[in-house]
Amino acid sequence: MVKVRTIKDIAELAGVSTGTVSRALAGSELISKKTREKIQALADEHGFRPNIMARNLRIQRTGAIGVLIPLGHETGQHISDPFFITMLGLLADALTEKGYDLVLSRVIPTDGNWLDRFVDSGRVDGLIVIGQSDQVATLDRVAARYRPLVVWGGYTEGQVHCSVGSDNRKGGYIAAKHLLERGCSRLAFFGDPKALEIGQRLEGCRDAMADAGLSDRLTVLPAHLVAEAAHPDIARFLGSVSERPQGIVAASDVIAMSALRALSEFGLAVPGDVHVIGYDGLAICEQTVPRLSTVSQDLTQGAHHMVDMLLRRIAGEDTQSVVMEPQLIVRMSS
Amino acid sequence: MVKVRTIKDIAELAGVSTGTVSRALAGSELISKKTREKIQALADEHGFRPNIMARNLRIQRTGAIGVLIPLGHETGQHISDPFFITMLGLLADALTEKGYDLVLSRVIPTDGNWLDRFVDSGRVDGLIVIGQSDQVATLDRVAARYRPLVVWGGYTEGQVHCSVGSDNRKGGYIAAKHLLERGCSRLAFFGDPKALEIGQRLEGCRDAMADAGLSDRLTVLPAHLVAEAAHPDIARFLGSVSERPQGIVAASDVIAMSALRALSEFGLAVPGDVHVIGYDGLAICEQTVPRLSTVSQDLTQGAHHMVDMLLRRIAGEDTQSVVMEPQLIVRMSS
DNA sequence: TGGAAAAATGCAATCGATTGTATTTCGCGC
DNA sequence: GCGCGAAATACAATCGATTGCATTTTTCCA
Repeated sequence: MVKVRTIKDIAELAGVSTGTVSRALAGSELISKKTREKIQALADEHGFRPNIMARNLRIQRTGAIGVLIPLGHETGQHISDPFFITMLGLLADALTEKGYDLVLSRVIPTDGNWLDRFVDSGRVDGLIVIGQSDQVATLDRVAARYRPLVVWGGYTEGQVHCSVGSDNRKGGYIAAKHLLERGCSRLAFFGDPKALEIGQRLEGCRDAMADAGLSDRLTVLPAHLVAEAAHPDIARFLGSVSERPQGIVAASDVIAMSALRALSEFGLAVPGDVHVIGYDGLAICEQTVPRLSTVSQDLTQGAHHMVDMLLRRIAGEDTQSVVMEPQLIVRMSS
Repeated sequence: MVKVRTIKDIAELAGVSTGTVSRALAGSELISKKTREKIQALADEHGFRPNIMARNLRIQRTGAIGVLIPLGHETGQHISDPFFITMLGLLADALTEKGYDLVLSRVIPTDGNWLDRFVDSGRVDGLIVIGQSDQVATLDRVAARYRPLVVWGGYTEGQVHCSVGSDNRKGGYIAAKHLLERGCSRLAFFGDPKALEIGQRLEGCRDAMADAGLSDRLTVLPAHLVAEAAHPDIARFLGSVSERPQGIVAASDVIAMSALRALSEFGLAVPGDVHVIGYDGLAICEQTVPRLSTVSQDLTQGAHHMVDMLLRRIAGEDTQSVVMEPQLIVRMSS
């Protein structure tokens, strides 16, 4: 059997021109049904697939979307973070559904050009960035010149880049308020506010404390986002602090999990001695002992929003940032 | 300022031919140092990046590696599984280091052609498949005709496809033996042996039981791999079984975590009433209460092996499957 | 059956870079 | 100043598919 690699081979076999083959395989109505079917039969008889690179060059699109994970404000952070993974899986599904490939790239922003490099590489038709980290300025600058860019994260007044995320301030507020209602009056916030979203969550906590007249009763521990790195931070904190907090608002579920473990090591009962609440609403919250209360963001909906908006932006439309409602989920830890 | 998009634009600006520009940017010695530097200066003054699609078409490579996750033996399984995520992150790092992009694709094998489709799409220079699931036959068939394919998973005598993984049988053996040494004589194995690796782990357990003369004391629960799905399986099992196992060998850390929770809900102490050991050695084991004993596979090394071997295969070399040593890590749960 | 409109197909330019070969330029010795 | 070899650069084919336009074939009606 002849090797069939190109459209030209098919054309010869069918005794037609390459143009006809191209149109036939694309299912164009310009080609008579008879030849169209003949060519299609020939194509899958030989397992022929048109060369994607040639196609991409000609039609000027790659069929791929880049997903970037900037690990800005802390170098140790790993892509293995359950939050990223969850989001990544959802994006993979949503993009596949729309016929796009997902090109994954982990980025450690060493200079201000990490994003430009990817944009200009021409490898992808659009870009989704997961998390703003401390790179808001870079994101805004690039967004000003590159349309097909959507970011997961917080929204700030006047922000240039298009973002999808939950109302972090409100989420933080809800979390703190919940713990206050549980009778806590001294709270600690675990998380590094240098990252935009986390900063907003902290602000929300502060608002709640202020509303309760307890503004001076909130301690902030800029714990790492990574579980392995957060644990020692937390242990040190619990060991050194004079007045133990009665409630802990963790900036993420992963940090909350580390907190649970550290508390258990200090012989403190949850929620007996200390109330704990996480943030994100990951599936893993259900697997902790005790099961973790959390402020949930609808990641599935978020992923769909991002893909949707990105495709619209690729098509030239303009889109507004989306801020979703966070939701309090009370389980056993608070 | 003129828009500079193509090599031709640069050529005009520099007053040379496109060929010269191409060579200059590639740093070819054929071009005089003077023009070379002039052109390079011009290029980054205008932020010029050669079009990747054109380049790919011409040199016949994509610069991308596909990473596939077949979710064969259970449809509910999610890409959000911590094991996949960990592996994915490691692969992303290793591939980036070698200058390759990572194209992620989640696959639910509905027919025997899922792998062929990807291979023939021409989107990537090589393929890494994470986990054999129950698709060994498909993998072998494709491997016979497509060289640049490396698979994470178990190794079986006579296997056609090139795999990297740990000695699952040995790992299962170690796990069961450890629990036997802890004084357990009734064991349960949690995991669905339809997946090759898990089947091998179960065999190892059986070996250990046989060596101890306790062959009839092992119960198998084909629990789901996903945490959310495994938990009800396990709860049902614990509720229905007449003689409670004294030790549980979980086929993965995620299953072990579900087991920990279920046990705690049944009021059983770990390791007091029941000893538990997981498999994989994920970072998340450190975060459970109590911290989880496990049989660890060196995923970092595994990822590097896979990338290494894949590149050698792309280069035309042949490579043998790799079977790594599993390692027992004893923490608090056993 | 002639002929115009419609349908089907062929032709050739194009996407943007790479690269083998042809051509020009330069340096240098006589 | 000429000629020669080497160095530098230009030319043009090529990768494989898509697509506007030209051309051929078919259809159908008078």
